[in-house]
Amino acid sequence: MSTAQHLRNVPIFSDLKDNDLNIIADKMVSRSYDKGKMILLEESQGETFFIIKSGAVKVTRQSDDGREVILAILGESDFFGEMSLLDGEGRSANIVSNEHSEVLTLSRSDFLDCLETYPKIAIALLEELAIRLRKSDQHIESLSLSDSEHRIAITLIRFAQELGTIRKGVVTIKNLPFQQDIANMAGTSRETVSRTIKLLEEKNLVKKNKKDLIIFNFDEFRQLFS
Amino acid sequence: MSTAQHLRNVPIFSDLKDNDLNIIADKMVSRSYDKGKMILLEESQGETFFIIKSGAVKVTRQSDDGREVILAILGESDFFGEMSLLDGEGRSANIVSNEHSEVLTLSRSDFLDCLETYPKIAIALLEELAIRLRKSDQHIESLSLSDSEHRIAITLIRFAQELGTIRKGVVTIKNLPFQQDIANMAGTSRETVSRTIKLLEEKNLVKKNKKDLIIFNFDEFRQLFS
DNA sequence: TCTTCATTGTGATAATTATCACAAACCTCT
DNA sequence: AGAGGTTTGTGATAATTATCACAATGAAGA
Repeated sequence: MSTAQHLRNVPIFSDLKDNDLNIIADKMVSRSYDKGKMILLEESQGETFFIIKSGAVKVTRQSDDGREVILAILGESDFFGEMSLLDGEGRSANIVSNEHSEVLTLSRSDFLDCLETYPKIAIALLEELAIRLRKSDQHIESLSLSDSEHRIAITLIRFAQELGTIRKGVVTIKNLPFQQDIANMAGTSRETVSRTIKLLEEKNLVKKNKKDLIIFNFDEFRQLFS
Repeated sequence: MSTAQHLRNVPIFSDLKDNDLNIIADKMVSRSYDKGKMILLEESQGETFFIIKSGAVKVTRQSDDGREVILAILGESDFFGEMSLLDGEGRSANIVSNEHSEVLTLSRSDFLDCLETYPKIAIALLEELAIRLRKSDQHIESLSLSDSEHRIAITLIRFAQELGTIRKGVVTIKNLPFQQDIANMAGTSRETVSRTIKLLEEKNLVKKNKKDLIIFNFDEFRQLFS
């Protein structure tokens, strides 16, 4: 697939004409990262905008003692790196390749030019940031008000929405992330994740199948926990 | 002060020429709310953009059983309401007037017109949302990784940055919010806030003075807790 | 298949923090 | 100044969850 065709799938570019898309595509450079490679380091200067062509990345923040929170897991057609381009501050999060990933990059100045030249992109980007802010707010609410069972369930819902496939109300999450990652998103410990998933199985709400997780009744599940 | 003069202080409008500012100012309507009044209700449709002329508001989310998280406290020249205008979803948070407040409002269509007509506004707004997203990320990190003492200290730092005055490294926060509000921001209980502030006083890091809080050495304090 | 390393499961225990129940202190209004 | 309502302080206790320490299971390569 050509770069321009990839861009067509990215919400913030989808409004553009083919011609404009090609102009932008020409400015982009492709890079690839093996699993586990650090793509962006916290505290470093942010000078690049990234779009995920294939693969997935983890957005994390780390405390001094090495514990990490996972803020999000991004996949195909998602983008990142825009924050420090926009507000000029340094990076606020680390980005790690979660599997082998191909990304497209755009330099700071090309990115900012785009925004000036195509107001539609700026508006679409605003929309995307609003969605992210909304998710963050929900995340903060759940961390503040819910117990670990709810937080973990909500994290599973997030995965279901991003990685899952629905079939008659039954969601299957293929390749559920490690318990440690789930714990780092839910703000709890790995052991608690293990125990809680067992609990959810005993309540007949979910079923584990090797690396997959099945949520029997997604609507009910959401109702219960969010 | 005229409406246009108020707008001049709002970051997202500060790039505009007087002329354009006046055009926008003409479209704005002023409203005022007494302390404790609900300005926006969660779940309602979002059709208005708000700028705070004077006063302060609380941005909150509530759980079914009535407990609330405070996501932010906004003051003069801050704005809100943009999220559902941008992504078309319903409100995700409640806004309550925290003291008597005067606001300027802009309708959905006027707001969106502004973005189309003045790309600079869109870009400035992107910058602001990026800053908010960054703060949210920090908030999530602190809720996930820190104990209650750290979370409370970090909340005090937020207040210091938004409501405090610095004088030779000594920050004074006038009119510290109620402990209950601090607890709702820090994701802890009111009693824990009480005990923790006492602890910080015993460590000679802060001093309470009626409704004010003094942080003796702001740099050190930040170093210790963030 | 066997070995090895990574991931998950589980009990026991400790630590943290919420909750409850008041008392004390502080405002605000008459 | 006193009354009544709010906000804060504090002890005792309960609940939740982290942590530690292994065992069990699973995955991937030799």
